[in-house]
Amino acid sequence: MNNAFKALSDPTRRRVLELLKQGPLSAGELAGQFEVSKSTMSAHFAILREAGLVASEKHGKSVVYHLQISVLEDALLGFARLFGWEMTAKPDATGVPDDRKETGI
Amino acid sequence: MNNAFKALSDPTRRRVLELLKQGPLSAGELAGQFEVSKSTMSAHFAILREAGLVASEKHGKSVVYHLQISVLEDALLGFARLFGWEMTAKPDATGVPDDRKETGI
DNA sequence: TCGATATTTCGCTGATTATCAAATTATTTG
DNA sequence: CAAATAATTTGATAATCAGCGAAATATCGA
Repeated sequence: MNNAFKALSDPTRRRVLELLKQGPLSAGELAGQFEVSKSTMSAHFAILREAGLVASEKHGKSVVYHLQISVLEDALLGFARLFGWEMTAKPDATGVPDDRKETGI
Repeated sequence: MNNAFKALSDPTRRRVLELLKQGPLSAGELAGQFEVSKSTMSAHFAILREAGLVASEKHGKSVVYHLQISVLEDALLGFARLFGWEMTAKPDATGVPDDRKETGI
């Protein structure tokens, strides 16, 4: 959980997670959304990966990242519970179009 | 919100918030719970204060800190909502004994 | 007013962080 | 195979961070 909170402390990384909530994206597609260099973004991806907040798969030339929503949920939920909050998932707020629901691709 | 997440990235500071959820404590009482020096703790308090997560009042010789629960809630809730989670306060999970409920002292 | 107590500020250090450009690795395609 | 593309690794730098002890500030009680 500590690594998760460390990873969440950077606004760039939080925005990466936010982009990934709508579905998987390649390193290049993600990096294209930010002003910083690709190597900097690669370092951010590594931190998110080590925290378990994202996972990656190599597809041909590109590396596709996707959100590990349960890890994010556990970190946030675990902490929120200490303060008497209950966190519940809204039925559908993933932003993933219906026709991609099952595959997750 | 960025400052709040920065402040939450340190485990010592998260534990401070956790201690304060049960009620206000002085700088000394808080520092006594940790292995680090009082000056280090004072720096942590300053970061939490600047993030708005705690507030302090001087009472005689001592400085009493208390949790600004709504600021913590807003930071966590604001972020959680981006991911389709609903955060609700449980009716009573403050840990504050009933006989102190009204005064908040 | 003097000494004790509580806390913060100051000056410093070593570790970590975010950043970049350049080099490297892996993969696809001509 | 060679060139092009995608991403990571490396090496370097400037900034921030957590930590300490010592000095400073403020308040209380004798």
